[in-house]
Amino acid sequence: MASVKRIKIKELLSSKAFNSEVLAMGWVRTRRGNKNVAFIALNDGSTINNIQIVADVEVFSEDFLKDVSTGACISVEGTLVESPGAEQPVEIRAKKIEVIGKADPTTYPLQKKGHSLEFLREIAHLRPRTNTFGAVLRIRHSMAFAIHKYFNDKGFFYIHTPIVTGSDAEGAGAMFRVTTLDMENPPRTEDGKINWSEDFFGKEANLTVSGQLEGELAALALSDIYTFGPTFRAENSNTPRHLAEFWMIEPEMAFYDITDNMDLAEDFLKYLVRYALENCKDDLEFLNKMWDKELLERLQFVVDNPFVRLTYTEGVEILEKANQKWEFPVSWGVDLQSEHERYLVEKHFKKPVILTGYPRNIKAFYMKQNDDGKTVRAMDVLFPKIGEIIGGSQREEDYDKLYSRIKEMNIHEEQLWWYLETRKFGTAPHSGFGLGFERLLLFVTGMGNIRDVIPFPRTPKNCEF
RNA sequence: UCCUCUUUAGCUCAGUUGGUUAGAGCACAUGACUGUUAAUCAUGGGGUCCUAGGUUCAAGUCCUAGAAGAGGAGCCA
Repeated sequence: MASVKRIKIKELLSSKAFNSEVLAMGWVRTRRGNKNVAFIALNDGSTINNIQIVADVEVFSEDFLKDVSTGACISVEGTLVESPGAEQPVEIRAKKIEVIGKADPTTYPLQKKGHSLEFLREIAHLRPRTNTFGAVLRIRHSMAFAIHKYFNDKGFFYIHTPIVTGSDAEGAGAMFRVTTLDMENPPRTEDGKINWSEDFFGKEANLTVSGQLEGELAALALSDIYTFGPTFRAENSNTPRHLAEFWMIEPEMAFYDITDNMDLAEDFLKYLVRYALENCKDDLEFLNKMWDKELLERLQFVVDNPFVRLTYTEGVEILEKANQKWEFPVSWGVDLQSEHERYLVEKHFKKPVILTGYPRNIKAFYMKQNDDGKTVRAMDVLFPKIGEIIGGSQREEDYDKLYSRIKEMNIHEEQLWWYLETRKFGTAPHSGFGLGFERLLLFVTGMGNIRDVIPFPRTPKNCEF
């Protein structure tokens, strides 16, 4: 197509190769100008910044330039020059412009002026072309990359745990069923129930709600592992912090106790935030300016300050003494409500908090029981604005204690025989936690709604795109 | 799922006590302008007032039901 090789706009903007011939391709953000000259702001997603294309009307007729409208895809060949304008270092003096894909201005939904996030959600197929979603998606990539880099550098192994699961044992919430049966006319057993033994897997199957149990199996062989994959919850949750399909990171480490686990969680989160500050500067500055004026300050604060660590019991004491009216009263043994968590994080300590030592009755069966017989070695990392960002624990490695807990809680032990066997054969103390990837992104981007930090959100009554 | 709020032009919103032809900004179209910075200026077109009932001489406005969206809560990551 062209004699020159296409260069991405991010590279062009920092180039010093003035007067060289370049080729750029991208989507038009705005066009403005007068009878003599037109200015085109071009973006290809490589950076939030646009490159300015200068087109003389002598060379490009006004009629031709009509097709170079907001949203159109064009390629531009021209000379890279220093820009006389103050807003950009370089610009391209166009010699040849080709309209690759028109965008009819009367029907193209995106305008150069800002749109509400609610409206953009309705056009999720086009919203990556906006500054905000370009920034969010680049940051999302950077965080995913940093997660793999962090664990790889520490000698952790990435384990792919199954997405389709035959057990609902973890009890982490309602599940999506996976089936190939004809739902109009399913096979029945003699007593009229659906005969799942005729289904694809010969038993009931669901989408995973957590890779943790399988992650533990791997940790009890490879020492340090992590998972990073999609997770599905069929809860009817309608909040800015929940998705039906989200991504979760679950490290699991042999020979880690709860303190090692907290140390890792804190170091991990700080590493990720620092990585964002160092590698996503342009995008973060845009989000700071546009949506959340305290974003950069808050990110820096998290990197610079140690997290507060306290026990559930200490937390409850603080809440009981607080001069505060609670919608849900606090006393030892109740699960903390978000008003309580927010008080501790946002009012009392004003920094991230790690809570440990929860009552055993409000936590999952696999958590390690303390000697007091009342509490378990759970930990929740609570962040300002978004609440629980990490939930984890030291795991119960003692077969008898684990087994009796499973019995107490009426969990189907026959679905967990493989999990129990790891405690029977060469058991070891181990710990792990789960980090909600989109919750992390809420914090790092400062966005207010989790549906705006994933490209195509799945929520109750919404599976478009 | 519960509570509260919202739904009027392509987008963001105003619309008085129920009263005649429902407005603004932006976008879009047309024109003007010798380097613009979400350019500017002038002119213009553009409406299922979310849906279905109801009250009334008269409903964008009041009532009932429903739908969709948002915020808070619960569940959790």
